[in-house]
Amino acid sequence: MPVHDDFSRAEIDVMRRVSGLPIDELALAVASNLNRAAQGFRAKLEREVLREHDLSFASFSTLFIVWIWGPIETREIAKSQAISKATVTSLVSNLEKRELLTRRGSEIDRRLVIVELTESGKRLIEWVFPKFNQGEIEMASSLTIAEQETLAHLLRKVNAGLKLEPEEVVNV
Amino acid sequence: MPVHDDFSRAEIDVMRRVSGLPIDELALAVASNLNRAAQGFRAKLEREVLREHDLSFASFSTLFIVWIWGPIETREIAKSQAISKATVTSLVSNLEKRELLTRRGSEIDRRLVIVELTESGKRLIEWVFPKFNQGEIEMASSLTIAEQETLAHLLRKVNAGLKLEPEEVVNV
DNA sequence: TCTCTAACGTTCGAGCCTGAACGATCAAAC
DNA sequence: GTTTGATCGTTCAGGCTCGAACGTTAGAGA
Repeated sequence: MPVHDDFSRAEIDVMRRVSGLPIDELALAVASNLNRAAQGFRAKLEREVLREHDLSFASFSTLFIVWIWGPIETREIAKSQAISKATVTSLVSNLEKRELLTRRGSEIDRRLVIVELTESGKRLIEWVFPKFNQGEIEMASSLTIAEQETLAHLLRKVNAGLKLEPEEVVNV
Repeated sequence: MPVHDDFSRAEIDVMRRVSGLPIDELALAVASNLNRAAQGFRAKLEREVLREHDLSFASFSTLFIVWIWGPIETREIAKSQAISKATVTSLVSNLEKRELLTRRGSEIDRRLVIVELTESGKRLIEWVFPKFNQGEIEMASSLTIAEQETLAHLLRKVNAGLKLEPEEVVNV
């Protein structure tokens, strides 16, 4: 059913090179196209939408998360983005300097830091996000609606699998 | 045909928050799951395969490209990875320090720099790549073979669409 | 009370990543 | 020949990214 005649020149070269080795070429194709798509999407959005607002993909994403989940703890930002707490500290510090969000200690648990949008941060994300979404629409527009639903579904399955934690990954 | 009851908690929260805005939620779902998958895959591979060889995802990819395309120009590495020439300079410099590859000026066009693996670089990539591929297999193992083929196919379509637009890099 | 342990966010060093500016080089036009 | 314009790789400043080490805080147990 799927069409298989759309390999890029690059993929073909790679397959020729590794053809002597015991390599799973389908898994290789999934992984490399996944990375290429994510990288391409990220670059496109940074260039066409975010740059004019002095936002990187990471700082936009941080703003977005804080917008969605209102006052939120640093550790939750890190978890939701699958990035380290150290990175969140850096991102939040920069956004705080620009007065797009605020940081305050929790009164209940004084180890925690609560992050919240400022009015100007809220205005910015509500202005930029629809334009960001327009970029998402363009990226997805290479596919039909049914294909977009299939792609989202398959990626969710991959993500659910990746979530599995340190429990000894037995591989026999 | 596709199943739609697998939204994550995070996705549901996001949709509730943006439900008042004119947002294409399907495109949003595709984009966010794409980024999550790529980020998760990258983190998994760095942690489980690359770290023990002191390789980052980017430096592994560089080594891989040079392995596939033999002696190759800096600009070709940049293009194939969709990263800037400045980044390639940095990556190649670090790998050169570790004597995994060499750099030499082209004799035909003296603006160009030719990059090539050393013997030890060749040994390393040929040792690491099969283990890397094993990680790719694990990532893909959440899906059936047919699903993997569909996913690769859909991602190729997305990538073909993103390819548009060579460059309008205006340098004064 | 007084430890012990675990979790939090921060700092640090180092690598990745970019656009802009730069010198070197090439090719084409004159 | 000489000029002009494009392209190459490098450098720089600044942001993103991580793991490790650190001080602080909370909670459980003696």
